[in-house]
Amino acid sequence: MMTESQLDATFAALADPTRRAIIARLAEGPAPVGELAAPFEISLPAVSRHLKVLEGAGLISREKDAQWRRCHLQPQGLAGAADWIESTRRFWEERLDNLAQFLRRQDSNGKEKADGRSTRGRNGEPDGEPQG
Amino acid sequence: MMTESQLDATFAALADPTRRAIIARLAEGPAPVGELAAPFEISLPAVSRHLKVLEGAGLISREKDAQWRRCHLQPQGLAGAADWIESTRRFWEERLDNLAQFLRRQDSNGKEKADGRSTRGRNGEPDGEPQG
DNA sequence: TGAGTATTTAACATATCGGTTAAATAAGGA
DNA sequence: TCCTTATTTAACCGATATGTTAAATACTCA
Repeated sequence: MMTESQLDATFAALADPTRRAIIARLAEGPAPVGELAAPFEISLPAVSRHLKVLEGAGLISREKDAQWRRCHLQPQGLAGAADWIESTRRFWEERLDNLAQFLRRQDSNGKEKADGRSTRGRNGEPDGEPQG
Repeated sequence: MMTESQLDATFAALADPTRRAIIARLAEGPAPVGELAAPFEISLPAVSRHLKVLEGAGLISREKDAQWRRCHLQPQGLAGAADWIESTRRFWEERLDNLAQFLRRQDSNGKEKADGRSTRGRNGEPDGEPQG
């Protein structure tokens, strides 16, 4: 299970284009730091720090090989972020289904009663809480 | 298609736990700012700015209703981030397939050709690749 | 018009981020 | 050993992010 702060770290790591490019490269296969740095114009220390961020987020791992550090993609790290997004979307889609049911009932019934759950303020829209 | 800077904005928006909580709340249905702010201990202006970030990332929209601004989840925004992650993972899984082929070839040592594309689950463990 | 509610903007402090260059560390090989 | 290559750490800098409080704005209602 992913903790909140792991999600923080993962999404923050993915928020940088250089880091996403590094991940995309590593999806093709492992590579040492120098090779990962080559496509970018930034300095090697900058890349090194990006890698540290990615490693901290569990998105990559590093393996020692003589004086090289070979970097590997760690796809379970990506999975946590994907899962969060997907579960949120699933939740929302259920709501869409509920809304569809609500609208169908609205259509045939013409009358509707709200349940007791919060939602103060104006609720002029069926978009609010159509729990079926 | 999502631009790089849209991805930047989306992942950065998702990197904050308060903003993720707001999104999770909005997955249940739209809500005005005050209601979104209630669960948090931070000030209303702080929440207002979080909402601005989410809106800038295309993750929510805001609709005017009298003096309230009702916030809605904008799930297409999430889709872009999910797609990026998924496509990276797909790429990686193809690589895993290649690895499987490689290992099979290695195993039978040129006796027979490997075929078939075994699609591994997202937690596929074998983290070794053809090292050169 | 004026009071009251909801929300945003302004101004500010502080922490983190991403970049730099210079120096340190680690390993291989003459 | 000394030299070379690969990479990280240290020290620093400017930009950005997140929070605060106080003031401004937007709208409703009496």
